[in-house]
Amino acid sequence: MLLNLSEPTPAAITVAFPETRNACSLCIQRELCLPLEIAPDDMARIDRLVAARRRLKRGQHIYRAGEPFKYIFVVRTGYFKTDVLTEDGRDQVTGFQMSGDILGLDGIGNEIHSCNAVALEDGELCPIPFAELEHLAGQIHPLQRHLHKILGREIVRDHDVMVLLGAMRAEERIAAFLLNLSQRFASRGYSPTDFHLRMTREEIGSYLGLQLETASRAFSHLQEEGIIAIHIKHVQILDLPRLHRAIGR
Amino acid sequence: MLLNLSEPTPAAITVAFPETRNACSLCIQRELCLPLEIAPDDMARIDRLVAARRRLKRGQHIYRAGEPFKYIFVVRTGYFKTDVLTEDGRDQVTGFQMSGDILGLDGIGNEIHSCNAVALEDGELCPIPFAELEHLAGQIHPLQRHLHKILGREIVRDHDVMVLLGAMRAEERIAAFLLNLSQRFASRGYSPTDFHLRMTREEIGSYLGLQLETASRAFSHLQEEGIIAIHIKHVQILDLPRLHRAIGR
DNA sequence: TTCTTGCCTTGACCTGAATCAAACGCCAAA
DNA sequence: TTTGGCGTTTGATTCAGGTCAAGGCAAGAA
Repeated sequence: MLLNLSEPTPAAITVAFPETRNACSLCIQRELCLPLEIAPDDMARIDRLVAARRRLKRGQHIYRAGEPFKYIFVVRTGYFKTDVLTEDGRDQVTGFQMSGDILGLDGIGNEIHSCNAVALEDGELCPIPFAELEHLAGQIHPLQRHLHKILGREIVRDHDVMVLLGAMRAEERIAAFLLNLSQRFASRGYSPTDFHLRMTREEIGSYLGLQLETASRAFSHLQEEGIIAIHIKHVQILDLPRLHRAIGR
Repeated sequence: MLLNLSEPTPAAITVAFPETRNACSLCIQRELCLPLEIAPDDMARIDRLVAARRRLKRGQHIYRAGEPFKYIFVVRTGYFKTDVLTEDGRDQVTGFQMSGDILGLDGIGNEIHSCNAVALEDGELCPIPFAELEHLAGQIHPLQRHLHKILGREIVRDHDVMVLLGAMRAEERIAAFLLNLSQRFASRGYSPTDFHLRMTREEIGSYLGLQLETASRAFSHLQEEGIIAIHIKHVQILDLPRLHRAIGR
């Protein structure tokens, strides 16, 4: 089973280029973000859409639950999380986002954000005014298709998390989590077997519906089995096939 | 906390009228489904979009995971569920749909369905060819907005389920489930405090990440507390405020 | 009517994860 | 260098929910 806990291929609409002004057409991640069939003229219109990039420091909020929804944000650099805080104080991480991923989709439904989004490390975002994106999508069909796919994949991703939370034991959840990160790093050109976790054990636990101690123990156990090596936030996957098998029990 | 486990207000795009041909403009649920600001001309175009209604018998599949995605379906009558079956035999119900709800959104992301959809009782659906809907949405702006809201709300709904699965104990999950049904019945003009469950304990359990015995015990316990009365599939909510409070522990 | 079948409830017991607690290691500030 | 604090690991214990098992009830078939 290959869980798609988060977009393995970046689903970004666009990201801007640092030196020039915000030019999606020049962006390094362009081919990952936008369908190739977009005509140069249309591309220029998309370029104009993207607002000035926003820099964030570790710990800063991008938006909070309850705030009016205006932008979606493409992650250019850095690492982010989204979480829901319930009235009775429960806190659930709903996702971790890295370069090319999109933040803010939770606001579309009711024009109000339903999550908090926080930077886990310093980073940069490209804000895209959603109303204008919608308008442009009405005129550029491949852009509309693309937007729908982004929303559709988010729904599938959430279903996968539901399976994880509803039907897997602790160690399986951790294995699925690591495999998902592995894929996402791989698709961004980083090592799929050697990477750093940007989130704490508590955040991992919250995302996976586990206590931080349980998450920690699951990591330790996978290490004892020789499947991974983990030291604090540095993870090495030693036996990818066995990590896969750790999910099917 | 009011969990929005599924659309409390029907999010349908359209449903057809039984006697005439498929005419959304005449449908009893029209005002629930489509934004009011749609012009009569546009309305006629939407009417033409909806394919012939499809009748389903209890137990029949609407679509299965892996099948190509072509339609989304508006529930006209009946009761449906969607579930994911993993390679290793795990089965997780991802949602229950009633009149006005939409089936098939799981196919948008990859043009392949990622869930199975099954009728829990006899019912009728209005299939809408998604490619054509997308095309029309490019021309009718309120329709496009509406479509995006449907997708956006589905994402928020899934986040709420994630909170439920990740952070609530068994009895809280059951209470949240009942409250959600209550709201949805209420918004359709049925009693919010007296209704029939259409799904088995096993399906409820699967949706909520519980074993069927645990689900059954939670129902029994809420009954012992005098909060609900339940006999097999017939539920009466006796004390709505206490049922609410049963969630915050 | 009786039989069959599927679904639900309840009890007894077991286990995986939560909880409580202590200690360690790393980093940053003093 | 020391000190303090945060995040992590690990151990001991508890408990919610899973598992196994038995029995009941309702509806449809024979």
